[in-house]
Amino acid sequence: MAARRGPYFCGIDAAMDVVSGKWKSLILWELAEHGVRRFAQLRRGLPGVSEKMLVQQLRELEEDGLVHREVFPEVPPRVEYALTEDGVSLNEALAPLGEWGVERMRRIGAEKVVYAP
Amino acid sequence: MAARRGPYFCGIDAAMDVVSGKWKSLILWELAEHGVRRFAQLRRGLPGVSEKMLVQQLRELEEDGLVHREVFPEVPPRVEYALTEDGVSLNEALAPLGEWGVERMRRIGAEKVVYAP
DNA sequence: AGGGGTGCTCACCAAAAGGTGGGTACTGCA
DNA sequence: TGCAGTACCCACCTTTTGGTGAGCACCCCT
Repeated sequence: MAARRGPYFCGIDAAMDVVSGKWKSLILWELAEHGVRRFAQLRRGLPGVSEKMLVQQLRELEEDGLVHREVFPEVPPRVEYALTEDGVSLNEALAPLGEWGVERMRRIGAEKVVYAP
Repeated sequence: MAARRGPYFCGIDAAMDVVSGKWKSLILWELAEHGVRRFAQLRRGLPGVSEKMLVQQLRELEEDGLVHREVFPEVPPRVEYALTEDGVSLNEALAPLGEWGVERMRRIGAEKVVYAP
């Protein structure tokens, strides 16, 4: 079930609707950083995400037009994900929020998830 | 239960943690528009929110340092809410996202919540 | 046979989020 | 008495979100 598509109070309501979900913003950022990613690559880049959750949130992002999913007729299966134009512009809009969050982490001494990419 | 305070993957993770909640971003915007609001004013400005939800999310916003709550020693009770500096800077960081959302609403033809302020 | 790899699906469940319908205390007014 | 206003609290419940543990199909290698 992707975003509810209204009614919305305002723009922020609509945007939050599209980007809410535990893993969505992180998926968007992973794709922004790497351009094109395959399923397993995304999973390795997001420690702690289950395959089920990854599939689910990728499907929703796709339905909302933020992520492009390309299936190659190969065996074993090969599926690639990348940001759409809309996804790119969303990430740009999220950048100030990300900076605000970095500042907040510094201020409250929050820990950073540690992993070896 | 306010934001989880880490560990976070990145800044956006930390920011989303603080702002997620059905009514939080709308509360932030209501306070940004009006400066200082009393409980009932906030409630009237957010059609559909229950008192319980409003209290809950205000308390969390307060705990996270985004909203300032001032209790006046009066009867009937008088409590005022306003954005903290941090809340103000968060709203500034949310502005590009709000614009992105407005654009999205236009594009998908989403309805806008209609109410008489 | 086993293992590795690819990208998923399904059934079921736990936890979290959101909501409903009571209620409180106090004041003022009809 | 009733109603209105102020700002909440509590118990209980429903809905949504997130997760677990199976499983699938196909290929390759030891």
